[in-house]
Amino acid sequence: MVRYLKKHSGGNMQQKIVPIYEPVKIEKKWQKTWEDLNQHKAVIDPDKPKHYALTMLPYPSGNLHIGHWYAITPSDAHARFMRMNGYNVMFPMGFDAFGLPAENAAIKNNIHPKQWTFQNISHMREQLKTMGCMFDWDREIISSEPDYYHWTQWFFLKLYENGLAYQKFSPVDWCPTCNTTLAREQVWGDDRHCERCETPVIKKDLNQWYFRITNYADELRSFDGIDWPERVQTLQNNWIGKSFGALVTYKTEYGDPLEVFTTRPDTLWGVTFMVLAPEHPLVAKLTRSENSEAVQKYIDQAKFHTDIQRESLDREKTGVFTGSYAINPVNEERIPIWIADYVLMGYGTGAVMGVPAHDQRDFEFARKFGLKIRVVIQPEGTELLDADTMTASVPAIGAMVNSGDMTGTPGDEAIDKVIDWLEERQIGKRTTTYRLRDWLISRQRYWGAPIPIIHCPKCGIVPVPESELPVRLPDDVEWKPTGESPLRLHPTWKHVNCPKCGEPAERETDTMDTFMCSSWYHLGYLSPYYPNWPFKQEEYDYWMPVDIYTGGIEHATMHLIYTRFFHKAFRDIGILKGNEPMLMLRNQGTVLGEDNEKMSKSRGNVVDPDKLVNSYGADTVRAYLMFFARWELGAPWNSSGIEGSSRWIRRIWSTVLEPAETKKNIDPEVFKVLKRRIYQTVASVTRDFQHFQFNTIVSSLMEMLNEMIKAKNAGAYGTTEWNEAVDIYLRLAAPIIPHITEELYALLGNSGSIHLAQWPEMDEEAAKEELITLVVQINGKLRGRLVLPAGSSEEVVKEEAMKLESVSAMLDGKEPKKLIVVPNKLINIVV
RNA sequence: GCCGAAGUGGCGGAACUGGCAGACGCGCACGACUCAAAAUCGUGUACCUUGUGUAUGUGGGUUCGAUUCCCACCUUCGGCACCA
Repeated sequence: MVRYLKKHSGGNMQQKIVPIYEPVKIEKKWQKTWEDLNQHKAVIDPDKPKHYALTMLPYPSGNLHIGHWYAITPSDAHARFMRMNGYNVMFPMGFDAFGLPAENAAIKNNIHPKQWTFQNISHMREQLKTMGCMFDWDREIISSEPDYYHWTQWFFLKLYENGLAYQKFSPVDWCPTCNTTLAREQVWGDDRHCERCETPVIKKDLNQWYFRITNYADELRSFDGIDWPERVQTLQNNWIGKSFGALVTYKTEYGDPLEVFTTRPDTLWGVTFMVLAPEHPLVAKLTRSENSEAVQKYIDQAKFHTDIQRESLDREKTGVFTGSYAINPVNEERIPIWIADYVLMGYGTGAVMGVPAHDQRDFEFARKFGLKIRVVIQPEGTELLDADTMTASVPAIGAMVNSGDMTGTPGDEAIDKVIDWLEERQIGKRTTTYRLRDWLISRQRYWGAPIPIIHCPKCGIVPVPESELPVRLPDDVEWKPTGESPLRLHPTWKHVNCPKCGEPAERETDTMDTFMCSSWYHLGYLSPYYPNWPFKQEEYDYWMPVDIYTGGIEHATMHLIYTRFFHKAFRDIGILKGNEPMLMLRNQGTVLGEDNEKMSKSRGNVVDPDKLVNSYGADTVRAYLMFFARWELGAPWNSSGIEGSSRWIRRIWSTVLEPAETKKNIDPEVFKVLKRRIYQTVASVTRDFQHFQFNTIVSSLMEMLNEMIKAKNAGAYGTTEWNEAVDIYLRLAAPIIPHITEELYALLGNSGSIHLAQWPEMDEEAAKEELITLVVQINGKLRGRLVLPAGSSEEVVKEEAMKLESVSAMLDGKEPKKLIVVPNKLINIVV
């Protein structure tokens, strides 16, 4: 029911009644209508170009916050824009529903994680609906549904079959609060804390499952054919960390050959010692009996060190001599082998050649333990280096000295030449090393997809047969204060018979990292819970790849790298096509609290979207979020700023609906300007949508409304020209503010939804300005303006400019040196 | 230390390919309406020493002309870091 409150009388017109703008009512009505009409259902249509718009799915934490709105509603506006431009658009939504907070809630509030999760989902689904987005709810997926994690487990088995999943016993990062291991990507900051709870991690020796993401290190560095922000590319490339260099083999006196990786083979003649990581497998063999006590003590200490985390950043170098020696293959020199914890087992070969003159870490180590220093590089323009007096290493590239046959090789070719030299003699080879480690996916938690593996005392690791998937989580579990996984403690769940030999065996009790679930959810939307395969092939062939993916940049080195790895691996396994899952990526920034700080309950600076929607309506919240900052940067919230968007929307309402007197003899210029401005707006709004510049879309629409009000005041209301402008205006605004535009579209007598209408076509002719204001500069400074017909020739511009009083006064009889004319823009007179 | 992003009025921001710096909005001031207030509408709003004036973090450079291109530096934010 519409309440008619405002009465209007314009001049001699009859009294008219105008409905009042009640956003909440209108929005509810249209959301229901769209749902009833199935307007957002995405169905394969071979006659239309497809557009798969994807936004990162939320974790069902319990409540939607303003950040969700900021991420999702502009993505929706863009999807709507694409639909009006003739694309068959799919814009799905779902829930990343496994994960630790559900378990923490279980422990704290004695509620089952499943119940907690599904309660939150039903609440958040309703909150999401208030956004008025074009979600196709028929495609919703929830990653904790057995029919979903069935396929998460199936993907695991495929990786295992293809040698891309393996189990390894080694020291791993353990979060003592979350009681689970973490992937390297989830350990952040100087103090190496848990990404989720910020507790510093400790090291534990555990048998864990890994995915061979390192097989794809090189390919992941390439972003060919996809349009992803430079920023994300840089973050991923830093994370992967490619280094070029050489692998050099040293002989040892009492053991096996020792391989080292170096990016500076040109310094090989400056090697005066060798350092191994404490965990290096050759340590035991190389340690001489008279040194073994000291070495053992050092190793124990090193372990203790990592456990209490590495304290300070300027750690003093520590180390111990093994008693044995290696032979430098380039000059047959005998060099001592040391052990030190500044060498990491996880990178390169876990052994490093010490070049104190040209590496700062080696320099500090050599000075501390009185090891030899030898200069072998002399960079151009620096003083002659002297090993005895130098106070720091000189890592710069430079000509080689004291290097046998290679002495004199210039710096710019030294590395390459030395590697050739090593390869000829078969003592080393060209190599690339990556910082990226394999992805640790085991979690010692209950609320995740169980790893579908059975450990048999006879057969070893046996994968669960595909026909037995999904391996379901048991519901009857309890949490012990020890923090141990309830799966491990469950009395019966883990006991099964080996699928191979039939003898009693045990299930793997670890579950998978939730990033495994989100690595393929874009495929889950194609055909939710389809029982025969992870997706229906025809859906895949039509919709994939994702055309536009939007979400936060915080996932740059986690989800966004995992999902690319996942796609490439399954391309090679033969399940997916193409090299990349998502063609275009755009990241939104962060909405901060009004105090310019990160929003948090403890700070009390949290903005509640539900409250805003209730008082302003979803359209205003959407418009303000798109207007108030550059989307990719974000900004602090400003609660008085939203008033501006609210005013704009209410003014659209009154400008369109409140009648005004139509003048008989309107200046035809009014219509010309109105038409020109509306088509200029078509141009700028279209362009800005293509570039994800939502803030300028809204500001051009605000400007256009101001123009329309001018035309209305000049008497244009109700004319054909006016109605045309209103029609175009509503269609331009529809993706941003879908409810009010739909309501006005209907009130103006249109049938059908504005969102299924065509995007306004551009009329270049109408948009052209007839008169142009040219800027007249003298020596680059503004000195006057000229109004001339568009396209005036250079001669005319020059002539007219010279006639200007301000110009002649400035010239004072002098002849201009030069005249620069930029057509339709300016003339610069150089004196 | 390395890599990246950003620095423009009181505030958020705009300026498309090197061409009128400050669009649009907030805030503020004044006015209209009102008994009054709110809402709404209208006008104004970079700065100063008021002029051939200054101004886009600072200092240089290229150019007829620079927020935009180049060099050096400063600040803030983010990532990486004993990675050989």
